[in-house]
Amino acid sequence: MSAPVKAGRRATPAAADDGDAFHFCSTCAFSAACLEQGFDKSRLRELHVLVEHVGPFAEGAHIFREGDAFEAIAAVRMGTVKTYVNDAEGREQVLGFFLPGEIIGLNAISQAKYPCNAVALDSVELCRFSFPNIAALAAKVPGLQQQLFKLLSEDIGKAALLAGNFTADERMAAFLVALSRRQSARGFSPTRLHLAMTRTDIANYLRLASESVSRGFTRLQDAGIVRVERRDIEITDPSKLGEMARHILRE
Amino acid sequence: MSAPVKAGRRATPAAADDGDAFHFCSTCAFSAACLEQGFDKSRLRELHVLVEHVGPFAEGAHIFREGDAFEAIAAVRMGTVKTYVNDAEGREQVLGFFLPGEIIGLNAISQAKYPCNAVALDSVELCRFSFPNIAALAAKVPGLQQQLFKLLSEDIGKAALLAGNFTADERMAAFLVALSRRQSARGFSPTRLHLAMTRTDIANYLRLASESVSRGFTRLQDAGIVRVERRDIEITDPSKLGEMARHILRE
DNA sequence: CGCTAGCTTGAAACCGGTCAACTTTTGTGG
DNA sequence: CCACAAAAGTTGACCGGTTTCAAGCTAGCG
Repeated sequence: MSAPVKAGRRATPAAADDGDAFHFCSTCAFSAACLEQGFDKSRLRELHVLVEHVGPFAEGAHIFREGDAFEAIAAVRMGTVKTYVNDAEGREQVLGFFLPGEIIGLNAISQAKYPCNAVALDSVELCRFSFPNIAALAAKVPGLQQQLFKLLSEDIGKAALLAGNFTADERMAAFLVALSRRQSARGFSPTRLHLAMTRTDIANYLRLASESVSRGFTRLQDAGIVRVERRDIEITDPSKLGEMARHILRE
Repeated sequence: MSAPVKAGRRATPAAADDGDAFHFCSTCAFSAACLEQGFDKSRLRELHVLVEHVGPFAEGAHIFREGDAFEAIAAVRMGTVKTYVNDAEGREQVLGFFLPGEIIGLNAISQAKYPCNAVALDSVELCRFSFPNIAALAAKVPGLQQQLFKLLSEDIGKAALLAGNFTADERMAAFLVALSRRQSARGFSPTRLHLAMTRTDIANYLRLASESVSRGFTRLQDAGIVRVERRDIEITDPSKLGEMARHILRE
């Protein structure tokens, strides 16, 4: 209800852990990016003190709500986060799903408050970065500034992805392919997915009726492209699925 | 063909114009923002040397093309720019229209090349900002960094706007309202619009068939909400138009 | 055991796309 | 200046995919 991204705040054990800067939260996109940039340990430590591990948030718990004052972005460390807004009729528009390693809150910068709600779909833990602090650090560390620009710029392109005029099947395929890639980038199987979200969530994300999502899964299964068992999906014909998604993913 | 955003390059007369930093390209979003931030003249001059006025581009001329190396963002000074991609079937997906004061190229940062084409819809002049240079300056000038973050973050939200599941009439209304606001923010009439783009462009932007755009205009006119005469639109009932657009614009 | 939320399936209505014909405007060259 | 051609825009008829409404199914949980 009050300040967002606050549940279960606990300090990172960074300061105590001087000998090994690589303890630094391994799932955070920043840390990986910064290591690639060849940061030295003192720089990493500087970044590390901005980080706060928060959570766990229980399934259904809100991480922030529309209108909350923006103070921090956060990387998902565990679980899945859904961001959404409610339109005038009370219908939910899902803006995105965020898996471990992905960043929530980037769209809040321009207005200094969150333009959407964020809710945990399962048990969620976050890495919280104070935005004023990270922006100040970015001014000193060009690589970090570049990384932030890059993250923001990526999201512009992503949002345009679903804006097109696509069929229900194409949308479903693109959704599954994107999920598969993100999971495999994190070291998980690219063919076996577990969906943290309901059919209705998927429908609200893809701008379809939940019945259409249901039928879509059935059609994909009948075509021998996936095997669906409730929220567990096995992609049995990745190339055909990719072919269906090609229009949306632009390849 | 070769390097993008290059036509008719001519140096700004900045250096010669020491006495008056406020000659600084008045339509650029940056300059306005920086003035608000209370920049002193030396700072403004520092920003100014990054700026290159380019153009004019003739109607139909490309400013950059998909895949071109990204080196600069640009503010529109005059005219209207359309950005688009071609999908697998060769259909055009319009990503946005950019009026004077608006910035093109922000979505290119993440990949270091332009992910879309940009074409002049009429006679277009630009303010070109070398991105490496402006990023370097942003590190020294916190207000500028903040401004860049803000611009990027805004675009994330905008892109999500049209992603929803809306009717043709709602899309048309939202398109006109957005255009009206952007024009009036620049000091032009909020009720009389001149469209630089064809019906087909609008259709490709709103993800409709051009016939649907045509019918949409007819319906809006029959309802007494607008008066349409080719590309000149008069909004005769702004409140009703706003009501129709409300779902999309979230108010 | 029975409740509830999530999910699936069927039938009908509807919105927008496609195809086609036509009108209007713009631009070009004789 | 006119004639012609090409592009842009409008309108009508039909078709198809999605939504909507409705009914039933399934799994999980008190």
